[in-house]
Amino acid sequence: MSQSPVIVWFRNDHRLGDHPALCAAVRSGGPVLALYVLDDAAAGDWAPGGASRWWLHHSLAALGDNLAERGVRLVLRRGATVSTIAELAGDVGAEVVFCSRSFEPWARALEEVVHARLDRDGRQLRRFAGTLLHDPDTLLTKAGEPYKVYSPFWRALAKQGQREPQAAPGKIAAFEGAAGSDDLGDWKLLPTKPDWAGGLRETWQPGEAGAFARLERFLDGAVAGYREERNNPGIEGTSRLSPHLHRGEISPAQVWQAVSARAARGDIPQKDAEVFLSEIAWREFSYHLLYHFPSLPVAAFRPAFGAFQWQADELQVDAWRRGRTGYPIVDAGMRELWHTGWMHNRVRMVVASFLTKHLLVPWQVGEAWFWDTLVDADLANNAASWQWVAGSGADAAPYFRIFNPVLQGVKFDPDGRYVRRWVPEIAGLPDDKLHAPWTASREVLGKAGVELGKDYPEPIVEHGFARDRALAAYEKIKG
DNA sequence: TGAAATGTTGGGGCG
DNA sequence: ACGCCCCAACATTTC
Repeated sequence: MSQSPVIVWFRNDHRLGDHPALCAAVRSGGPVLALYVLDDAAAGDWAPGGASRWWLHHSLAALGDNLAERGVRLVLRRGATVSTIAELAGDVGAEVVFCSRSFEPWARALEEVVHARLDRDGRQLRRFAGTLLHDPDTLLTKAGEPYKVYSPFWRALAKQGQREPQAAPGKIAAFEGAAGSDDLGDWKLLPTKPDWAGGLRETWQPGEAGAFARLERFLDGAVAGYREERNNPGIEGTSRLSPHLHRGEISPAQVWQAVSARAARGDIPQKDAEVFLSEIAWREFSYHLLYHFPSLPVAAFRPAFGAFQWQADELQVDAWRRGRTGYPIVDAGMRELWHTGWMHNRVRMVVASFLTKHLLVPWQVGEAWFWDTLVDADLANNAASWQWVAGSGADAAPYFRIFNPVLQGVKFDPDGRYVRRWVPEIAGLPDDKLHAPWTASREVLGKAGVELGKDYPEPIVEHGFARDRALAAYEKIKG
């Protein structure tokens, strides 16, 4: 007697380990039909951008392979999620659909509609945790309010105790019936002409295996000393797990468990582990904010910023995007982003501060560029972080905290390794001029083979002027 | 998960 | 020996 099949609807949980929805589906006893739906319309403005689509392609390919090893085929469908799921469930006679909860506003809305439709058809949608350590509606202040400040949120989270990750199901009974699937290649998620993904291929291995390779590498290497080294963009001082976490190729519970276990054994310094885990908690905080304040990606969290006098000189924005601002640390970051689909977090703060404060460009412009170019583009992290830097967010950096791009370069890239890698045209400058080429004498510039304004731009805006202008603009909305 | 201006302190050069 | 000044070095405050 065969049970009716169950559908596992994959959505940014591209893994088999620690997947409560998948485990529950397997436990239900019904043969499993794995489904992914590409539904750009449902995501609206937040359909994946270019770099993210490249990642998505390879992530789905890897998930498909992982499932195939268990005898399960991943069915790919493109179109409206609701009708796709409802019709597939009808075609194969599935009574239950399992999924992990998602927390983007559009994804939550979609979940509700799918639930309503299945319910109407006499079927069920069962939703599970897995994307976050804690569902955003479970951690609240004593007053029952959402947290608006990070440190109490972090204290509450750390105190909470984290969920033990679940093992991947040992054996999965696969649905053997007919269910047509698109061909991944036909989705055209990969760039063709021009193929700009060379740097991405060199840098990343999307998929669950790649995610764990990254985690292991981090645990054996950079996590010891993380507290200091994470600020140096010229070395591999961070985990680089962000794109894997975004697509759910590894869960935050798995990361948390692995890091805290090593710290408990004394294999890695307690403080380094704690600082790293607090970064995982920043991700949780971002989702918490997005969940409780769904307009976070489009509107300033602090209402006063509604009146801020932004401007947007298209030429300057273009120089920022292309890494031609004349400030080496800024340009290095923007070029790393373009080439690899990722940017070191220290430098993200510097380039974001430069765009919003030196150029007075609305943070949403930067948010949109990051959305298109980051392989880890994540609505919650991206929105919360841009607002944090711009000063308009919850528990944000004070607006008057304006990074000096020269000092940031000197402080965090002291040997110039990062700038020389990404801005090779000024690599010949000595260390003490590298972060401020315009201060070099004619002789020094000549010896380095640099003609300012030709080989490398003059600064598009003078720091002192820009700082004063930004402070004056802020003064107008204060209070 | 700042920078810059301003204030304070203390060592050393010097008359 | 002493006061005076300079100026790092550090601390505080302001933006």
